[in-house]
Amino acid sequence: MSEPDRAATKEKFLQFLDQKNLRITSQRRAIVDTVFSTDQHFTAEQLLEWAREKDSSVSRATVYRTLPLLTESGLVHEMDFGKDYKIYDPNYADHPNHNHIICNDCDKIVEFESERLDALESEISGKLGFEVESQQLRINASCEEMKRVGACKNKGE
Amino acid sequence: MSEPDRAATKEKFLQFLDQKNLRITSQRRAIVDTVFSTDQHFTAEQLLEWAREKDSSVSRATVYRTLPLLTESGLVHEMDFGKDYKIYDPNYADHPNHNHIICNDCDKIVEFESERLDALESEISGKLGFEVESQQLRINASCEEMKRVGACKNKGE
DNA sequence: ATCAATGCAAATAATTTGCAAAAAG
DNA sequence: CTTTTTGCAAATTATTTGCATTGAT
Repeated sequence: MSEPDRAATKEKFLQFLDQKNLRITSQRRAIVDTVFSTDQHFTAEQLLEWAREKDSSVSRATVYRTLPLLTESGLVHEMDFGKDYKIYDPNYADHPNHNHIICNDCDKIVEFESERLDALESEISGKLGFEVESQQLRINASCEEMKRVGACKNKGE
Repeated sequence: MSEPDRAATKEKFLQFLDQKNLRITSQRRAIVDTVFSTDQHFTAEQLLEWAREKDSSVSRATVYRTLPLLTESGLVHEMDFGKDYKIYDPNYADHPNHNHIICNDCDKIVEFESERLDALESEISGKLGFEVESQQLRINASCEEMKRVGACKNKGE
């Protein structure tokens, strides 16, 4: 997602707040600016840290109260990768069906999209009597580097 | 998974314990008997409750200590459906690549397998430089019944 | 006997919430 | 002014862990 795209997505979220008659406080602005200034995945804790760089008055509670608004708007997705915290992904506005490959060794996450995959999912679901609303595909994999060298550089966060 | 299949899977797990020189205690037996007596998904808390019906001395701690053994053996999978607890699925022994469709309204979970899907995932991953180790596809959907009647019978657990 | 496994209760850690004070509209 | 939002600190809740004891081999 390019920079102007992110700005447009942020705008959509501000409109979403407006439609719900929710106020745009300085803390919310800092959080939203943070979220839509990157296409990196983040945790609640990371978002708190980054938002505080813009506005040190942002509290953990406000971050946790804003995250459900972000996910409800559909512009940010919540993901559970089996860790004890959730990961948030701000890249769904332009790529609503993207999937993730996670390297088992270095935890690097690669995103990809596939129309063939989407079509196949719809076809299978339809045969079972369902209509796809959303989907999440996670592939755990080993990467070439791991196969060659035995481990990824990034290992050990 | 049929009853004899489940019995065979249980046997595999007991062998897994043996290979690791882990002891087969009465509590572990109750837990394992429970897990492989059904193909229902379950939570840690449900497993505790069911296992206690067989052996009331089973403690929550032992359930939580046994679950990692079950997942490590590959015979049970841990799944995160975005709830605040994990769900365990004992149906992977015979169907290691199965996927889930979750009805948005009644939370009913349908499992399915597809070789075409597996092949497509491998193909895409390979092009990106990864080798698939495992995959989890979750499809959130609305079911026919919901579309027709407006809601599923099961709604509200 | 030996060492793994247990139950208990306390600890952990992410997330949620009650409440009085502050700020948006 | 009125109502929402905030920060704080306490509460919640699934899961984990230390430890003395029990039980499998």
